[in-house]
Amino acid sequence: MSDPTFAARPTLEEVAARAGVSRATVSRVVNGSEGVRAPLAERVRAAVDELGYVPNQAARTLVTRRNGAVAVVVAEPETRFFADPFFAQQVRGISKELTVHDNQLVLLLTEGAADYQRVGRYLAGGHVDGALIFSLHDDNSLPEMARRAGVATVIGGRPGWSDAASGPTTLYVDCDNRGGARDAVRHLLGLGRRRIAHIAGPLDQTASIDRLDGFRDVLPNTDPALVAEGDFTPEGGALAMEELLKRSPDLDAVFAASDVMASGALRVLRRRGLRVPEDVAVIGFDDIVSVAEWTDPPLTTIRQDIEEMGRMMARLLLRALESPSGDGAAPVALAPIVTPTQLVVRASA
Amino acid sequence: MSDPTFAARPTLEEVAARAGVSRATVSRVVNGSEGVRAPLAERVRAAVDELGYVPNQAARTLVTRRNGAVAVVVAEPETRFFADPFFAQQVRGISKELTVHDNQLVLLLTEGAADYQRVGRYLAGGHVDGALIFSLHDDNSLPEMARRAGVATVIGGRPGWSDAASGPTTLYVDCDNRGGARDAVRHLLGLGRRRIAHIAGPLDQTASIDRLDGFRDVLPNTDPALVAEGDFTPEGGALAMEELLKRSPDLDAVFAASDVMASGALRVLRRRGLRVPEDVAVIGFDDIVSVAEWTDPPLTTIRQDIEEMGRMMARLLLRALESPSGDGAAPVALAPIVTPTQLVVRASA
DNA sequence: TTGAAAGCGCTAACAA
DNA sequence: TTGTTAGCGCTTTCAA
Repeated sequence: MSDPTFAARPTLEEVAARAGVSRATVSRVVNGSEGVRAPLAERVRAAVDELGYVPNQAARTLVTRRNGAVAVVVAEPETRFFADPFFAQQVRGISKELTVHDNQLVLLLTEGAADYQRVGRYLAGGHVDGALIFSLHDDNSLPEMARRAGVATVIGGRPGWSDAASGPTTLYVDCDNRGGARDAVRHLLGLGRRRIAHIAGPLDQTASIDRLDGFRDVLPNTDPALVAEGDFTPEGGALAMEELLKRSPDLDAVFAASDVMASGALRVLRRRGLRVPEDVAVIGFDDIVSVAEWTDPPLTTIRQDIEEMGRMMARLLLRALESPSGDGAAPVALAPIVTPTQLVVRASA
Repeated sequence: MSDPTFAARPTLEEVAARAGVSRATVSRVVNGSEGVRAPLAERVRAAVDELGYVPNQAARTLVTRRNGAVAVVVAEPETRFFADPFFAQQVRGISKELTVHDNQLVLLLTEGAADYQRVGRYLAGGHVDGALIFSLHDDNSLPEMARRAGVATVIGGRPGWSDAASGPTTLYVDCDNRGGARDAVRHLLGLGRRRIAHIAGPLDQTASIDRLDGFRDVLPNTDPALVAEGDFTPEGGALAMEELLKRSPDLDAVFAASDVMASGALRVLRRRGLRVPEDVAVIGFDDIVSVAEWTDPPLTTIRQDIEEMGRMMARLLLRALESPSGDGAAPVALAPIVTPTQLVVRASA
């Protein structure tokens, strides 16, 4: 072994020997527990520094049953996960919050239902203390696996299934999709628009459904020809826009269920020589800054604080981990979170 | 405990009891090792199924010293990491390859040098078997930490420092940035362009330097006014383009060091009423499909197989983990990998 | 306040 | 081929 790299890492035992104390004492100092006299503690700390001691996590986990790690499970083709800035921001928030609480983020990407087995085994293997699941479509098999594995879980976005009467509350974090959609449509109405179209997201996702519901709350009698389904990509937004223009050439406003789709719609409008917002007002959803501020014209949209939602997911999960997890004692604030949205007016509407 | 969730997970011991064999035998069956007679093995497997036994990873790690997990460390503000599709694709490739080999991906995001300590502790804590590091700027502190922690490492992109004479080879995966840049410039020359400008990436990154070097290989006497530095964002590309047009209004081609910057440049050109490619030919680098195919006009670019590079990083690391890691025996193919690039002609040049 | 000792669940010699 | 046994490095009673 010429490589110093492979010098065995020091153990508690060695630190104890060096400091002339017992393993137990070192453990106490390292874990910051009370009741070690200052000078002794000092000696231990010195030994730790000199040896460059770092606790072995596996050994610790074996006895504490805590990993200090949380899985982020994405039940979506990876393509989609990475293509969509929405996830990125959310993961960023999660990462930050976990870091603050000294937890690690284990990323579990699934390319389809075939990978669920693997995820299930992983969760059951006790690698992680909890899971944050993005299960976009109406499929609860992943959360169900987590439950069976005894892993606390928080879902990103309102799940499409309803809790069985018996089961515990499913924790999730979502924004007020429906309310936000209402605000969007009202804004367009306030601008005097009367032929308002909607580019919906894929209608097997609750976010899409809720936004469509919000749209209909305000415009209950909308001509069905004024609603087209996209897929949260720019291409999908463009296609939907073309469809809408074909069906209703007289439309004077569009509410797209995401900024990304709105950007696709804007391209189509420009290509057709339609002016935004003079001829057609356009409003998006999300306020993905890198998209909304860079479209031409910049996009009016409904803002949700995506990164903050990520933080909330992590925080909620961490809190669930702390909680007694018995029946009676179930304590404060272990409930789904729905965050408010906010209209951001730029140039497109 | 009303929640079935918290039923203690079965241990090897319990499986052994149920199958009427010893723990060792169960372990052998579970780990697929030879030399267990078929009927016995069958009985064990049955017990495993009935009990829903899943091995406890912490216990296993404690004795095998293997985690089956690899860290992906990103030494870049998270903003950048997520904003840039380049990373996304690379992580995707990594994730796929790790999955195939039953390894997990632990994502370690750092918001700045302040987080390095945390990463260092994590690596030293034996959580992971190896690390894939994206250390974009000319800073080797993260790889150095990994080395000290005894964690095998592969760098994403050619590192900016050179190996100390003594040290082991630093493993990395990169594409042939310099050669790709030469191809780009030659393509523009072949189109008859003579005033060719370059929008470089941040010049503290080797990828930027190498691409600039490639540009200069072909055009050694370029007017310095024809080179501007960007930052790999669309905004940076736009700014650089404006600067170039101010300094050299007669330029007839631009080679941008990334598709994302090229997209910013295209915006500026369009705004100025310059036609692409008639007035100014534009070529990018990367072939980020979601960008290059969606610009107006679609972008001619230099393709690198980013996802494949991610896979290669993972594969190289896994191979390094297998290898004896002593001195003499250092075996096959444990060397940096440089992948070829390829010109992709679309409409912009 | 400190130390001794018993495991956590598993793998891997070594014996049988 | 199977079982017995000794740890892996740590935390945590329990005694001193």
